[in-house]
Amino acid sequence: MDRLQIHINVNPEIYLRDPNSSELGRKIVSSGIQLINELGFEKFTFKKLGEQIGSPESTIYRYFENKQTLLVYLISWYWGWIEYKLVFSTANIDSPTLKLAEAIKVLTQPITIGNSFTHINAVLLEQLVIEESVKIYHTKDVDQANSKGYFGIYKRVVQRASEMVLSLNPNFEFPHMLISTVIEGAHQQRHFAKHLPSLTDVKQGKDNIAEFYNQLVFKIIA
Amino acid sequence: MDRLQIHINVNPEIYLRDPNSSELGRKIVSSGIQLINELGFEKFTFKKLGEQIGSPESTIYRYFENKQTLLVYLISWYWGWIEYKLVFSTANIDSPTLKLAEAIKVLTQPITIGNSFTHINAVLLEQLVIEESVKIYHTKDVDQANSKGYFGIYKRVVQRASEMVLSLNPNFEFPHMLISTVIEGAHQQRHFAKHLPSLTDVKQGKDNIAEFYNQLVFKIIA
DNA sequence: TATTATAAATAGTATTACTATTATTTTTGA
DNA sequence: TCAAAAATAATAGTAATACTATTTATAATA
Repeated sequence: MDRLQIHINVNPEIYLRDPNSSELGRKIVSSGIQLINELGFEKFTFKKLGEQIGSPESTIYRYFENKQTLLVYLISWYWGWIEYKLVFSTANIDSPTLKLAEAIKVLTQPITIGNSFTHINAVLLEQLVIEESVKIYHTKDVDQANSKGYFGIYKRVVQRASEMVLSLNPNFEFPHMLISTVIEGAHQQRHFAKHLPSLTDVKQGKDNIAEFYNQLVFKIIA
Repeated sequence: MDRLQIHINVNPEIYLRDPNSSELGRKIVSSGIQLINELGFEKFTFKKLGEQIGSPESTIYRYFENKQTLLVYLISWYWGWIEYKLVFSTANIDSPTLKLAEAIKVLTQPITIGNSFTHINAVLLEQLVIEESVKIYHTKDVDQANSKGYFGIYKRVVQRASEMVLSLNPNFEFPHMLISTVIEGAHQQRHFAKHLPSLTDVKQGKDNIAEFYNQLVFKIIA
């Protein structure tokens, strides 16, 4: 998988100019990931990003309308990447149980290798998603963003995993709630483990988070 | 409960001057809740709040260091109020099962009556918590905020409910993860139900959210 | 009643989140 | 290959934000 030349399709509504279509665009994205991680989204500005990449901020504005849509782009790319992993790694599994178990793994285990085949560092990007992604949903213009299809890939990931839940237990009433709880929960628990450990039960060495959500899924749909 | 004159103790580190100690302070809080709900936290400013209450912004700065700490104050007050409800409503229940079930209710059912005994509208405040509370955890200065004890009440609520889980099943490995997943999940699902319904399974009329998390808790610790 | 605390009024600053304009360089396609 | 078009750089400018500071007026209290 790691040698494959893949391309993640992000909804073109999100950008003004495809950042993947030029060297500068790719620099905006890769340095953007790094700088948002470093400063946090609030302190991150296009001016600072411009300094980092040696371009004026006005140039960055020709790619993204504002820093919020850059964030939406990055997070959307992340979910595209997860969707790809989800489809790829469950494709050849016949048993619905094993299939779902594999899906839960993809959705809850941390990415440990920065993928070598794009300008995007997936480990850093996942860190960014964990710390910042809530900020794209929790705004006054969620509804507008949603109607433009900004969250399309994410919703598709939830839908795919929900279907795996249903194929195991067609009578289960809350597949989408379950999956979105698991996805968001896993990220949140990683954040808590780092900053508010008393809200978790993370022990060093073991990946309790993936284990917990695995148990949770299989016990509730049993 | 609704006639009782209660006082929620918020950590004094959060404010510069106790907003509960003056008419102006209480106006800052009650109008703050209203205005943050109306504008969203990003667009909310002390200047606008000042205009609303007829005071200059500089005056508000004598109560709170900045708008972030006002938000921390409001959310802390909310968890104080939830803790009070949690303790009060489970105090006389002997059965560990019923006790936990009641706790889950308190943590997942929406507040429907604005409490009549303070200047704080609990329904509006819960709305604010659902939409904005992630923003107090997801900052570069979480750790500093945490070390000042800003999240103390919230952590105590999680701790209390976790103990109820353990009293039902002392061998359960992940009580804190379970409770924080339930608390955060319930709020998140209410947000999704409103803005991204395809991530939930909320049907009109029924409170699927409380029902889902109740099932989840009891099945996983069984 | 004098002192002190609190609030109002006002002004000022650096930074942010943009928009606009012009000049320069790069790409492209005829 | 050269002219036209597109992209980028350089620069400037603006309204709003997130404050800080100062001075004056008002209210509480000892």
